[in-house]
Amino acid sequence: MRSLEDLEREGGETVSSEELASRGHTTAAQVRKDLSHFGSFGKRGLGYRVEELRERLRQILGVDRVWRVALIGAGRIGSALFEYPAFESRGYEYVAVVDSDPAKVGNVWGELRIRSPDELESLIGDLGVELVILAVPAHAAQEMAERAVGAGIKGILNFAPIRLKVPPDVPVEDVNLVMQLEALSFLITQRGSSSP
Amino acid sequence: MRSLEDLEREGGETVSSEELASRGHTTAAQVRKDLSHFGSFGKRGLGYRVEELRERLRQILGVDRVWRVALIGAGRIGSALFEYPAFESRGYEYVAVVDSDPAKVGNVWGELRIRSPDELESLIGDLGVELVILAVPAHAAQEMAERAVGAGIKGILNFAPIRLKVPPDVPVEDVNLVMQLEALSFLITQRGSSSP
DNA sequence: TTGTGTGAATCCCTTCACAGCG
DNA sequence: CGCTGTGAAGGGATTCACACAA
Repeated sequence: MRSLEDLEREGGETVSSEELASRGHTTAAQVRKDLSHFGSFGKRGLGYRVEELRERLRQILGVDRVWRVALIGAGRIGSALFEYPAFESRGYEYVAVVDSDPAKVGNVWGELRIRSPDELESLIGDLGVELVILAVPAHAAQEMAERAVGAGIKGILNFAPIRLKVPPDVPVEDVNLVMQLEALSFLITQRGSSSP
Repeated sequence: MRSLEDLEREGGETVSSEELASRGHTTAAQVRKDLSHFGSFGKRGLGYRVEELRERLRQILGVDRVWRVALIGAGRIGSALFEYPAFESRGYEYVAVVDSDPAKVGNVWGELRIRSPDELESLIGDLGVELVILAVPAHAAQEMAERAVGAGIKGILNFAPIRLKVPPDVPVEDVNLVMQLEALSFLITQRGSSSP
């Protein structure tokens, strides 16, 4: 099978659903079904043109543009995220960092100065923030979320271990590390004792 | 509705599936169905005894004991995780930290000294490590995972943005931040253009 | 009467299988 | 012939609805 790098080079080449499936730990039927939801741009007998597929996927995933994101919370998790290289390379650009700690406000991260939460709404409005990454303690998360939504953001990546209450038209992705660890514990525990 | 704190105090009290549902963003039927998989310990006309329910859940989730975890990767994400207070309070105990950077090996984090990856297998064996948190770059993740599995760990919480290949009896929970951001972008993008 | 436990109905996602296009 | 696109089948999870226990 060709490597990812090979595919990158072969702009005019094609990939089969079979080949895509083996990359993504899924099945060929699954790949075809998924892609068919967004139109039919494969060639029968050939597969999918790599170049076209890539472009379509970029559109479908919404990564064919730069998303402007505000990081709320400049603690440990916030700083790890800010340095996380994969975000920038995938088209997510931090345009603001906010923290409630007065000792942090004014510090410079990269090209940004950490701002006070007081400024949240104006930052979102002025900078055209679309996505918010919430990396604050649980007790502060709901308020920040509501204010961000009120200011017009379109989605939230939530690291706080609570279920945010936001209008249904604002998607929230929860990154609940404790729940994921507990899911692991559950799977491991269940494995041994399969009879109730 | 009662607050979580109220419930904590009311050891002899009961909760209905209705009440649990509204807390967990789910439905009453769902709660009952889920719980029924593990036996029937609710009282008809009353609900679930809070004390008993808590105990059962602890058993079911496997959090009625301390899990010994090794942190592989002491970079930004690793350090954020190491300090993440929720893990310790939920019964996860770091017993080893490993990093391949010679400048970090020997540094002391909390009560632990950062170890070289060379020692991975012996650490896992000697310390009875059950869970591994993988917070290393993508290119190192597969090797570390295989070695950890070979040394007998039971589950992996994976922060590397790749699909790990491990035996099917070793559960892996992926924390793929890029994918979660892309899921958000996808949802937002789809919202506007619902007709293909 | 209240609220569980659970079959039955429903929904959604995955897999199968194959007609038909290139 | 090879491989897509898609109807049909299958399966797991969610929802409904109600008998019945406390």
